[in-house]
Formats: sequence, structure tokens, C-alpha cells
Amino acid sequence: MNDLELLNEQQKDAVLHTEGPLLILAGAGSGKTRVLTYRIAHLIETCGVNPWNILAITFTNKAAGEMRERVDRLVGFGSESIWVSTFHSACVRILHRYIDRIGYDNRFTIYDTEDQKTVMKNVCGRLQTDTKLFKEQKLLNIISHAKNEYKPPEEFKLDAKGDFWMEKAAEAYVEYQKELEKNNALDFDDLLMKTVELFQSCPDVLEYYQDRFRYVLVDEYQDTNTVQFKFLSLLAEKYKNLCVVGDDDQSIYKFRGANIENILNFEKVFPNARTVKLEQNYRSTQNILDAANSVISHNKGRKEKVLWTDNGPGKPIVCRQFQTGYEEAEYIAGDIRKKMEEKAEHYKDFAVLYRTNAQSRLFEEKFLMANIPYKIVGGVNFYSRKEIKDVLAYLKTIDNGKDDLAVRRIINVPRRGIGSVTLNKVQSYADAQGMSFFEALEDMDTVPGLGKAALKIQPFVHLIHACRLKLSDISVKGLIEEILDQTGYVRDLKAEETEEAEARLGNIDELLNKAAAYEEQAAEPDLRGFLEEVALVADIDSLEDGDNRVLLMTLHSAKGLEFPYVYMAGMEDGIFPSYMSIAAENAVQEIEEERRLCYVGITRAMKELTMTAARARKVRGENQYNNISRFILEVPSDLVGRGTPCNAPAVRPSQKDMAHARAKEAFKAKTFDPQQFKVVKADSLEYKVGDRVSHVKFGKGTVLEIADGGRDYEVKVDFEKVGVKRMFASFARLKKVESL
DNA sequence: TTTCCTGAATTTTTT
DNA sequence: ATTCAGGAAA
Repeated sequence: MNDLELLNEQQKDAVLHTEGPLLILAGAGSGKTRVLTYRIAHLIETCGVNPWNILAITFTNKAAGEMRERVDRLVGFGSESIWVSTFHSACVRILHRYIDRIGYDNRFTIYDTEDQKTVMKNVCGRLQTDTKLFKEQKLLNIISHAKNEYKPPEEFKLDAKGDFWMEKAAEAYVEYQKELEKNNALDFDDLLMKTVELFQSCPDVLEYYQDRFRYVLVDEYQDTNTVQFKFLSLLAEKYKNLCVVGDDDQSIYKFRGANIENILNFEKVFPNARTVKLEQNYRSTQNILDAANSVISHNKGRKEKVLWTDNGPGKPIVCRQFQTGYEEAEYIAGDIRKKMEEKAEHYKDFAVLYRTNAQSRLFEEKFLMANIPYKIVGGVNFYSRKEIKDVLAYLKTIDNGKDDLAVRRIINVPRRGIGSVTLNKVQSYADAQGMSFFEALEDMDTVPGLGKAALKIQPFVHLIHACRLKLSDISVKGLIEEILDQTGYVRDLKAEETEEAEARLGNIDELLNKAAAYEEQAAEPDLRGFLEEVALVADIDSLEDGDNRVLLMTLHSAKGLEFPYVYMAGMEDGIFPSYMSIAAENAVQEIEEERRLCYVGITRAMKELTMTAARARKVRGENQYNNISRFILEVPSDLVGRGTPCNAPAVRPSQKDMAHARAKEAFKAKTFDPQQFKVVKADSLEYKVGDRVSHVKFGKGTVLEIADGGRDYEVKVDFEKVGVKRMFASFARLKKVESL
């Protein structure tokens, strides 16, 4: 049911203005998602718009998932035919249908960052580029930037005339793009670029989608780049029903080509655009808002906004500085524990935000020790783990033998005794014949100079052929199992008997689950559909509602989310704002972007905000000493709680307190996951002092001490890698490796 | 020829 | 800390 009475005047305005372009300037927490979802519901229920004609676009999968859920709840029947997706996945869907119109094969594959780097390495090798002077990553950044500006190689080349650096980059761009085309692959930026190209060169396709998506809604509009803007304006050209929501203060993707002009020029491109401002904040307390306002006010050249709230002042902001990052993490773990006990909140009400993914490690360790269920969002992509990429490369090869990168990745995985010399011979043969790498492999008998190596290649080619034959009558999950079985991949891992192999096996299991889940959920599940889904999703599981865990993530991925209790960790100059931005040529702008990021972080908090810093922390193995972040100093001191000054010495909870808290928690937290938290004191332990044991996280170690703690045994172990740890036996789940 | 081992280099943020 | 390139052993 769509109850407009729940909206304020401005929100209602935005919902009811259904025809024509609409720009919603929405401050943080002003209920923009609510406006978007209500607007969709209103379009369908009141205006009789067919759900099929609505496209809602977001930036991240997480945001898309959230929006999807809310739309489903509000709209109910028919909501599944609304497209709610990210720019990239919308483009993939379009391209899979029509990219043959601009000379690609519809069975293209998508290259991730790692693949891009591999391609660029090849290109640099071929062009004899000195990669000391022109770093691959640097070149890729330039290319990405060009693509975000919708500049194809030819045009880029013209622009580069006269500039030695840019001419070199242009050369790389041309070659890089050729290589992608040869492999029938697109990189992330191509997805947008090729879609726009498709629209511009095939008016009939464009018109089809214009008619299809008569109503387009865009979230986080301030982060759109030039191609995305082109994409949107082309789509909306015919009916002009484009509704965009944005906040210039939350623009944090300039590094990815976000173009703030898109918001400022909206009214120019769409002349009779209506603009609505949402300024009432429903999320945070006044203290949190004041802190956010004060920080962001240090930026020049922004649209002044007056955010206000009906919520009371709330708790003061907590700022603390610790000696080390270690203590910082310990404090946060302890504080979450404390709040859980005092207020009986849910774990999912807490979030720890940091600047870089690398910072998650410390928290992971401490949370594991304190038995706080947590989930790390982002970081090392599930799908970029080695074993997963291997399996996916097999799938890609089976689906589309044109992807040389995938074929080359797995030709010798697991070991088939095929080395680089053989590969080079095959590659030159393929190049000479103008065929793909896999086709050359199929032709192995005619490849000159292969000799015995051909015999090693044969089983691989057979395997792929056999799988292709089975394709039509086997599930994706079955296919993966077949591959794992035939190649002995799982067998080899099991034989390794290391922690690492164990983890890899676990990941493979997760992939199998994912495949099974895909087949259940998809209308017409097939291999390509699976690969497509997997290519654009970083994390294996989106957040489920019942998933009661503390979230750990970067400030970037926190955008669009909200939590009652937010911890911003690592608030140090050099970390946040990052060293890169401070040292940059255009430091002023770079730091302003960081400050917006800080603004985003602060405004995630609903009830309480804690900012922490460490005097010293390990960065890349070395100790780094940092000052308190300038952003903390920009928070007015009267908002910061007394008794918790920034330079307060770290209060380290004693071991006994921690142990006590843990035991208590274990008793209380049964509702979360009885399996995990049930404390059953074993009659005796399978290991004794002096035994070698292994722990899931810490690896192998020696038992130093076992103390009977009443409810449970407390075990002290000296781990090889991480040193002495104390833990409860039932939590640690140590396995005996060998006896004394 | 392939594999294994050692020393060097390297990291913001996301799709 | 972890990955990557280059050289020596098998």
C-alpha cells in the first residue's frame, strides 16, 4: 500500500511529479530511497504505468538489492518486471541482446581488473613499452578515463597529438582495445561505452529501449560520469521522464570519472526540469548532523544546504585516540560488546567504517576473538580468488573459446606439464593463422615444433569438448562438479592438507552453492547467464535481512546505507584523508573529495557515532605514526562527549574482563546462531599442554596452558604466526595436530 | 622445459 | 604482508 501521508511536502512533490524531467536534491538521510520507491509505487498504482516500463538505476549492487527489496515490498505483484539494476548490469543485459549490431559476438565475456592488467601487460610487451616509465596501471587509468568520457581510441589519438605521454597512451589504448575485441571481451568501462555506441548507431534499438523504459529513475546521480550521463539522456530523450536523485556533498567517485557537471547541467540539458530539495533529515540525531555539517562546511564551492531534523540532540560524538591500531580494534570490539549487553541491540545495528580495505584485518581478528559475528563487505572479491577464477575460466572456455585469457589461465591448471615455451609456440601459430588460442590448441597436430607437448594438450582439449557436449543436459552446478572431478582440482587441494587449501575448498563449495542458487532463481538458467551474473557481483551474498552481524566496510561501500551505531576507524592524517590526497598536486580538490567521503561516513550514523584513531599502526609491515585526522578537528568540540577526549589514554580491558564478557555473550547470544554460540564444556579436551594444535584463523601453534574456567576451558596457545593468544576452548575449536 | 625458490616491489576508493 | 618477476635446480 502506498500511503502518501507518510511523506513530507517536498517528498510528496517529488513523488507526484511523474511526467517530465525531475531533479531531486536530497541531503543525506532525507528519505530519498523512500521517495524513489514511493514514486515507483505511485506510477504503477495511481498512474497505471506498466511495471515493465520502469527502470531504476543505482551504482552498487548493494544499493540495487536494497532498492529491489523495498520496491518489492511496496509494489507487490508485478514488481519483478521492474528493472532495478546497476548501470553495468543494465548495460550487460542490453548488450547481450544487441551487441552483434556493432560487430561483437553476443557471447562476450567481461574482464575484471586483473584481466585488464594481464591484457595490458601483453600489450606493453608487444609495443616494447618501458613499463618502468609507463606503468600498466597508469595506462589503464588513462584508458578508463577516456572511456568514461566516451572517447574511443581514434578520437583519443587525435587529442593526444603533440603530447609524448598521451601519444604513447593512445598507442596502448588502440592495442588494448584490439586485444579485447580479439578475445570478444569487454571491460567494465566498455559496458557503458558500447551501450551508448549501440544506441547511437542503431536508432531502432535505441527506440526500443526508449519505449521500453518510459520512466527512468537514477539514484546517486552526483556520481554519474559522462558516458553514464549520455546513456541516460539517450534513453530519456523520447519521453523525458527522467528522475534523478543526488547530493553534491556526497560525490565521492571523482576518481572513477564522476562528473559533477551532470547535476549542475541537468536543468540545461532538460530545459523544463523541475527541481525539488529534500532538506529534512530523518536518520540522524542533531549532534551527528551538526558534526557532518561542520565538517562539510570546510569545502568551498558547494551548494549550501540547510539540513535539519526533528530528532533530538542525541548522544555526543565519541572521539578517541589509541596507541596502536590493535588497541583501537580492541576498543571497538569491546564497545560493541558493551552496547550489546547494555541495550540488547542487534549486531546488525553496528557498522565499522574505514578508508581502505586493508584495515579490516585487525577488526576481523579482534571480532573473532571476542566472538562478535561480523561480515566484511568488499575487500578481496570472492570472485577474484584464485580457485574461483580458475573454475570460472573453465566455464568461460566452455562457453566461449574465444577468450584467450581464460584458456591460457587454465591450460596448465592443474599441472599438465605445459609450460611457457609450448604456450608461445601455440600463440604464434594462432597469431599466424588468425585464430583464437583455443582453436590453435584444437589444431595441435599441425602446430610446428610441438613434439611431445601435443600429447599433453590433447586431454585438455578433449575435456573442454566433452563438457560442451554435456552442456545442454547438465546443470551449471553439475558442470562445475564435472570439471572439478575431471581435472582433479578438488582432489589436489584435499591432498595438500593445509589451512589454505581448506579455505579454497570452502570457497569452491560456496561457488557451487551460488550456482545452485542461481539456477533456482533464474527464469532460464544457463551457463552464460551464470557467468554474466557472476562477472558483475563482487560479493557472494548480498545482505540478507536476517543476517545479524556487524558490518565492516570501506566508507565508499557504506554509501546509501545507515546504521544506528557507526564507528569510523583510522581517523588519521595519512590514512583518512589518505596520503595520496595530501601529497597530490591538486591537494585542495583531492582533500575536498576525502572530506565529502567523511561527510558520507558521519551521516551513516543514526544514533551514535564514534571516531577513533591510532598513534601508530602497521602499514605494509612497517610502523607508521600519524596525527589525528584533520576531519576530527573539524568537528566542533562541544559536540564531543566529555570524558572522552581525543588523546585519552587507551583503557585496555583486562584479560579477565574480556573473558568474562565473552562467556556472558556466549550465553546470551543464543538467538543469533545456537550452533555457533552454544557453550558446552567438554568433559575433557582432546589436547593437552605441549600439544601442537591448529586454529581456523591463526594456524598452527603449541598449547601453553589450559585453565578450567568453570563454564569452559580457557586455553593459552603460542601460534607460530600470530604469537600467544588466549581463547575459550569451545570457541577456538582447536584441532590437535600432534601430541607432545 | 618446467617448476620451484628467492628477492623485489607495491596499494585508495568500485563496477 | 603478499604478490611478482627472474634465475637455478630437476
